[in-house]
Amino acid sequence: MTSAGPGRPRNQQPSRPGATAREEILDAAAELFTTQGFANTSTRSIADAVGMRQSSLYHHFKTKDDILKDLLESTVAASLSFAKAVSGVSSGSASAEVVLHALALYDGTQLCSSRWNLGILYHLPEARGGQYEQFLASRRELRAIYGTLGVLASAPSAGAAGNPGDLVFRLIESLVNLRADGLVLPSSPLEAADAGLIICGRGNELPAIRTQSALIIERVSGGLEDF
Amino acid sequence: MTSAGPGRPRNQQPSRPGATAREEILDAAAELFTTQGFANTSTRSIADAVGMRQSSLYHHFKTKDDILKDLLESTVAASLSFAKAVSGVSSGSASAEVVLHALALYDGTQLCSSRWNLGILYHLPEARGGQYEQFLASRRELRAIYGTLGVLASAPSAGAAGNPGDLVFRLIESLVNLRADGLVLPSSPLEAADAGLIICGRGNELPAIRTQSALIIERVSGGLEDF
DNA sequence: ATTATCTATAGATCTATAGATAATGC
DNA sequence: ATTATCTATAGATCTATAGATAATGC
Repeated sequence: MTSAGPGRPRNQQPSRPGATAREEILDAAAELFTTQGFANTSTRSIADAVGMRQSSLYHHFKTKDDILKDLLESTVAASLSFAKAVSGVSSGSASAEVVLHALALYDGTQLCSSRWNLGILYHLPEARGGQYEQFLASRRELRAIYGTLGVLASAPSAGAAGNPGDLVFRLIESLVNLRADGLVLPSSPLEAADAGLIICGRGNELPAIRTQSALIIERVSGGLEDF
Repeated sequence: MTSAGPGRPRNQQPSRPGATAREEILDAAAELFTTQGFANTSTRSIADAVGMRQSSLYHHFKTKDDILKDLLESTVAASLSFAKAVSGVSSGSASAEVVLHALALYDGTQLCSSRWNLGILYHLPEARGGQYEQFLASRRELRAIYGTLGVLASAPSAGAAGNPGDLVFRLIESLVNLRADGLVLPSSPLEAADAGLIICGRGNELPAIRTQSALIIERVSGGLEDF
């Protein structure tokens, strides 16, 4: 049962997704933060978007920073869970290049298809403050998994890159910028993942890698829904 | 002669680069915008950093937005000038893959070695407003040049990428994020440019491309100083 | 006369807290 | 009693303008 609960009912139709008031606030804040910026978004405008009074927000969140913290942590959490799950697979049945492709494709798809382009908040100077340490730690952990997979996945012939896994990580994160510029296509995540594997010197194996990668995503993301 | 000019002298040692007060303001604003965010930086804090009163800023800039506008336009202007200059070269002596490498390396080096990491402001939601149209147009123009070169530079064997030039553009812009994370190395721009050429299917020609690319940069960036 | 600074301030915010009120569950 | 909302407000900003003041160049 996720109904409104006790307290005076709000005097406006929601028209905003979220089973609880807390989720409606998060959704409204995500929209406003990504379209107008964090510091530029007042708590009043968030409350207006939800249909409640400015001060009522403080029943659900201690400060405005806490809203951003929640949003940041929720976005990186999904990709990190996936990365940890496939890291396990990596040592087993699938080869590292397939696992790297699966991670890149899953992560990129998340970034492109989430309701709001929250990834754009990753590089806010504000988000570098100490209060976001948990988010930053998760992101570092995700980046490190890309790094490890990149080393394992690189063909001996691969010429250039100092750290191919990090280049793949950045290529996937660049989808956030592509989306901010309004240029994302349905094919963009796959193109980015493929390009990552080409950087690792696996261009000629791509058709086979794509097939196995899709299988891994199906298997692992199905299991993740238990979380 | 770029001395202080008329008016009451300021009561503080500058210790801030810039021949004129206007340049000192731009430098201080660049530091504060990139480390604390645009909306989070008050005109008072900029003035404090320069050593003048808050209201005195308005003698040099009409509004706070105008300061950001100036900074954004100045950063993209250099890379765009280079891109236009090498586009001309492209149809002439050098092949497209060499020109693309040169542009990527020049642009990436700019992003990594500028005094402040201004590229981080490219994706501020605030910077999407109509008042920054000139900056946005320059950036679109730069992106289009990458796109054209990417098509010309792609080896027929190149398997994957829908628009390799755009992937190179994004890989170079990701240096901004790398720098924000404190992870830039001296080799980072070259690694990113090399990876871009690998995506274009030119991995096996890289040693030769690197050599010619360096020559182009030397030639063209020398000529640009006439601007 | 021009330029660059200053002091002072209007007017509009914005965040977070205090305390009242209403609806529900026990 | 608990939960969720409301009204009201303290206190701290922040941007931009008005107008005075000082230094220089003509």
